Amino acid sequence: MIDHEGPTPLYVQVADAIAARIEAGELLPDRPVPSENQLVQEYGIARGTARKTIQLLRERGLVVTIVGRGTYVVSKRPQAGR
Amino acid sequence: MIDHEGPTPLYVQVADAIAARIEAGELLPDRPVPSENQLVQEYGIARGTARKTIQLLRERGLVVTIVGRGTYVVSKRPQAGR
DNA sequence: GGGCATTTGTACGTATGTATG
DNA sequence: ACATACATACGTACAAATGCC
Repeated sequence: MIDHEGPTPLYVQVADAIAARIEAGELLPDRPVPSENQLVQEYGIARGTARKTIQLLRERGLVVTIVGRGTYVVSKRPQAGR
Repeated sequence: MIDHEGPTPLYVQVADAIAARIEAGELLPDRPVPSENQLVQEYGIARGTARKTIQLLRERGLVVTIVGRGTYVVSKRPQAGR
């Protein structure tokens, strides 16, 4: 699933994997995505890489992060356009 | 100039300092900003912190980065809208 | 109020890869 | 071949926010 050798950065691969899980409905709106530590364990990556994964998903507008709580799939509500 | 104790993250402080230098015309459009290694030496920070500084400036639209070359103050030109 | 676990944020250091000149 | 500079990835430690007991 994750290729530690290929040219695609790990954090991109993992972000794509998470995005696919959201797309597939496995991870639902307003529900948490795996925590950084869970990503570390599930995908065998370092925490810094897990953080970049989450950051990328945030930049893609797929998740939102709340300090001390976790990162959640964005709500499906109107959300005022943007 | 840089407060290693206060509540403001180092990378934000350094980014603000660089932004001020751009604002003041000390760093000019299409000219390079200090490299990561230079930031490390000039401000006494770690490389990772220097990277986050540059990243923040990039997100603020103040600089652009070219791999293998360096990071430059954005041009003042029309830049075709976007 | 305190204590604890969980989670994200910051900051450090190191190594290797890739692009440019 | 070499030097410079950014990109990725690893690891570690501590701080801050949250939630629960």
